[in-house]
Amino acid sequence: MADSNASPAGKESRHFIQQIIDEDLKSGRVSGDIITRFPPEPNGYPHIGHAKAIVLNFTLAREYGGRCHLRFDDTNPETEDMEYVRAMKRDIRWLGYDWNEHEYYASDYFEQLYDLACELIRKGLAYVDSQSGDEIRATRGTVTEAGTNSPYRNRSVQENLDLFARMRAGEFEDGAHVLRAKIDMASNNMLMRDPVLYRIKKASHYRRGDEWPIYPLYDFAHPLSDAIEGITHSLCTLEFDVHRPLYDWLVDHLFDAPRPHQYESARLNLDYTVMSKRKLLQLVREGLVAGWDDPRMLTLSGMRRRGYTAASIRRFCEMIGVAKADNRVDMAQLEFAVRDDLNDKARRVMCVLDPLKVVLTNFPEGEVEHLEASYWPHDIPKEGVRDVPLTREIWIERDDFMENPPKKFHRLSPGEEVRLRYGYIIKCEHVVKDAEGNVTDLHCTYDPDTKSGSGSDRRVKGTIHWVSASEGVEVDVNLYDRLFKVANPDRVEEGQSFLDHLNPDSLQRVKAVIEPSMASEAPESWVQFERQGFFYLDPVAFAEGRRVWNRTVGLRDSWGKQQAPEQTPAKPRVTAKPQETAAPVDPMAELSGEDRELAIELIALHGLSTEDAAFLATRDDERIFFKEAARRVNPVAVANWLIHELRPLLPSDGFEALRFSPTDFAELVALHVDNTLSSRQVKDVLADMVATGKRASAIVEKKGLRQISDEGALAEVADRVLAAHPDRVAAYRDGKTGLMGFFMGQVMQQTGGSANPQVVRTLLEEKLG
RNA sequence: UGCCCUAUAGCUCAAUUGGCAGAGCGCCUGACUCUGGAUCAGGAGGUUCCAGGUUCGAAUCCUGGUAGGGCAACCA
Repeated sequence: MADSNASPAGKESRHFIQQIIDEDLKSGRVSGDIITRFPPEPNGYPHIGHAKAIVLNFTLAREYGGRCHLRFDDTNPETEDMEYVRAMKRDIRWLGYDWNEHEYYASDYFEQLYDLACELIRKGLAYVDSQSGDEIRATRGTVTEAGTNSPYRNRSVQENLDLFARMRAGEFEDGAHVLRAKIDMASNNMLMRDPVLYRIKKASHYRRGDEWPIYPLYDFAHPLSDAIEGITHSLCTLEFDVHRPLYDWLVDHLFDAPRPHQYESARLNLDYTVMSKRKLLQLVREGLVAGWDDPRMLTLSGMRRRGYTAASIRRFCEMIGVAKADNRVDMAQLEFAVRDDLNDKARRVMCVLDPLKVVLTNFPEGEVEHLEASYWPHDIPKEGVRDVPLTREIWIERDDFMENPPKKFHRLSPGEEVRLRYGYIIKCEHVVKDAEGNVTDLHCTYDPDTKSGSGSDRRVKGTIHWVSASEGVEVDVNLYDRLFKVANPDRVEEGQSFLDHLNPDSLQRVKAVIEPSMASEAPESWVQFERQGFFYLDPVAFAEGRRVWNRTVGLRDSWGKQQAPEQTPAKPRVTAKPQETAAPVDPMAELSGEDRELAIELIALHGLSTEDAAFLATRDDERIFFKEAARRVNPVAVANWLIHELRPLLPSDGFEALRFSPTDFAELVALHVDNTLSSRQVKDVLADMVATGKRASAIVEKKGLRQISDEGALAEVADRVLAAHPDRVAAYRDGKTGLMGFFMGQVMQQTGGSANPQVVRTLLEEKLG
């Protein structure tokens, strides 16, 4: 099993969270164990989206030898229930993960959280607001307008403490007061406009009962629970990114370092399904599916019941990766994961889903021939056989016969031959039809010399599955299709709901005939119906005394695809970009009158490009720095190095915090202008200067930096590089000119970035040309 | 309308931090086959969102745009 994320060099590529952790470990920001957590709210059944988070958190902890906590984020008494806690724990275990003794509940932290809230009040960072919910909402402002301060914002610490204690004592009714953080009602971030930390809610909590009349909100409970548990990396989904400043604010004010940090990644979306708990709940409540564990649901219980393996779900989650871009994963990816896993786990048996009767006219009536059939195909090294009875009358798949077959149809048709899997070659002699012309029976002859495994070398194009009519057993089979008709059911027209996209044919119940060896099969093992797909005996139905086979996933079917390409419409290819190619914008045109004059002056005085001039005209700090430095060295070079190289390296407080002067900067630029240093070297020195504040000359002297422009010396290096990579040289001469970058890179690397690139390029072009 | 996040092959993601744009899935060929499965070999598929700029060299740095997503619960 190849690593799906292996880079060509064979090095495993690491997603951005792994890179952050690597960096944290390297820098010493985190010194002990890496501790992650999976923090579900127990208000619904876990689904494939949870699986992504579970796999992420647990594998990260395992990879770094740390641990992952299971914490129930149960701060809302109205929606939560023990049933969901049980489902969550069961499904995480089923997925193959163990939190050991680290099972926590935010509701166990209520006392600590209460104390922390009091501490916040004592620090003057929180207050009791007695406005109504409506008032609070109305004074929060909008995304474009600032909010206004609550009239209760400046209550004394004493008064706040007193009121909060009485809230906790249950003296007030729901909604009478809330506890709010005192941050900034004018913040661009709505979350920072004095967020509500605690509310009064006289509801019974599924674990704490009526003990607490007040409940902390997510924004308060979550970061502090992380801090209490010593979580190092708190991973959540993208929509929480705006919560991060609040997360940091709370943790910073209430805990000492080391403290947890929050990182956000994209949640999973899958084609042809919905993922939100609200929508899944609606499907269940309205009876549109048979329950949380309906096999069409992508809840873990539904998938398990359908026959998905835990390994395949883990594999899927690892395949899709972790990133910050919104996504919608192709269902084919999930199907691949389960097929790939089941391929060597599922015994092969025969089952006819849509039977058509075949009479073997030269097979003795009443006789049963016992054929020995392996449970495993030739390429899977597993043992095991069963008995498959052959009789005069058998069932074959209706699809496996065509009266007027198209080209390349490798199955049965009048006068043609096909092999019965594990049995004999048969030939279709006669087609029996009813009054309407429908095919009812096929009369065939079999060739007794062609028994499977007998060494007969007769070959036919096709092999089909079949079941004895008298020995086979009738069974119920459920064939599942995608629950929704469209790839993105969340996207709906005005006045519609996602329910309008439901696929009415997502469940097809079939009466099938299965070989007798499967008659008393118990659930919990996976089976492939040959040429059909992977099936799983429904454990729920089984418990009720019924035997129903669920189709987990069909086999890849290149024939069906060829015949009916319309079935799965190819995704519309994105044709020409709708965006028209914009005309180059004149940077001067955007400027105000005053700025324009400044820009014109910069051009006249220093010969800057309009682009650089316009840029500097609108930024005072940069312009002042530039003017100072430009007195000493070529202004165009100063502008380039300042705008493109220095600025990205600037400390967050800007020039203010810079540890060297414009004169120092000019000195550095001069070293490039006079060819003393290569641009690569200048960049290195600049980074050093920003970090240490040392002067360029001192750094250059200490490191002994000097650009190499000597052709003889460089030619030697170039020759060495070319000699070391004859294959690439040949490829280059073959037209793969992109390799120039590779050769350049090699030379630059070997010279430690000191080579004069123009000289090197000319040299290489000569030698390769 | 403000702030934040994002944009690389049809889909999901990489790209050693400025040096050959790759992988898995999907698709197409072929080989093999008593599963039209699996396996093996090969192939097609790219305006790295757009336009400028910096650089010997830009997916990566700078400027300006465009598109998608998120944020105004006393939910999480």
